[in-house]
Amino acid sequence: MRVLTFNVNSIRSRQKVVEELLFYRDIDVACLQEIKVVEEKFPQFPPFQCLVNGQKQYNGVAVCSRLPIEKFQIGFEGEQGESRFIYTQIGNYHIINIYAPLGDLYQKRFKYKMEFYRQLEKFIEQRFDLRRDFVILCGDLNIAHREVDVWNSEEWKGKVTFLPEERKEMDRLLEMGFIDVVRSATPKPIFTFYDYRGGAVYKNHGLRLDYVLISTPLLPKTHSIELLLNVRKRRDPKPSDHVPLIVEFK
DNA sequence: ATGGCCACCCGAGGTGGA
Repeated sequence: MRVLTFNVNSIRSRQKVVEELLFYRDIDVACLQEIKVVEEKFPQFPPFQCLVNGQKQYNGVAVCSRLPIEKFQIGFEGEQGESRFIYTQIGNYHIINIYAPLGDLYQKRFKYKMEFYRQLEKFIEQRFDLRRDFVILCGDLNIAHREVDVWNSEEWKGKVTFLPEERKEMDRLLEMGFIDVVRSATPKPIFTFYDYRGGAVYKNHGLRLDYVLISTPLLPKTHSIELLLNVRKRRDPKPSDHVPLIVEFK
């Protein structure tokens, strides 16, 4: 099974790019973030079935699957707020697609970010045994885990996405039993986000904010991981500021 | 020149992203 995760920064601006990825890269399940649109205006990608947790203008996540979706949950239980979470079961695979809040240095949004992670952990703990189940947690976590995950750790010290509390949040997910697929493949700097400003992508001034985390039974099934940097680098059509990731399970 | 933001709201510039 080939799984794509991609922060599209507006699905309507990235419809062509997503179509190319789905069909030319032979994707089975696509986890999309920052779709920035309500469900009614989300484009169709037949024969993919798309589940959409949308909202106007901001945020929003979607899962598009070529394979039958057995179960799903759109948003956390009783959630009224921002659209950042979708869970789907496809075959034996439990796939959680998230767009974590950025948060900021002012208390309110940062607190919301921490609360979002509490809810996420609660959802996982209540439903899955990560030693036995096939669980994939992917998306834009908006956290750079370690120094190697930011292009300049001196410059990023004290900045949001790289604050100690956030980095501990990533530690906590790994302590729960998740494996960071990209990091388990290489100790080298790998970036999935490049700011549009300042020509960041040409200077390799990036951050690793997008992840594919897997439960331990999926590790021997992980066949390949691909970082599609060219999709971020090219100018026509206009790119998202994030890099798509493809992981294949066998 | 090779290059420095982009997409949303709507119909102008303000705002949020990270």
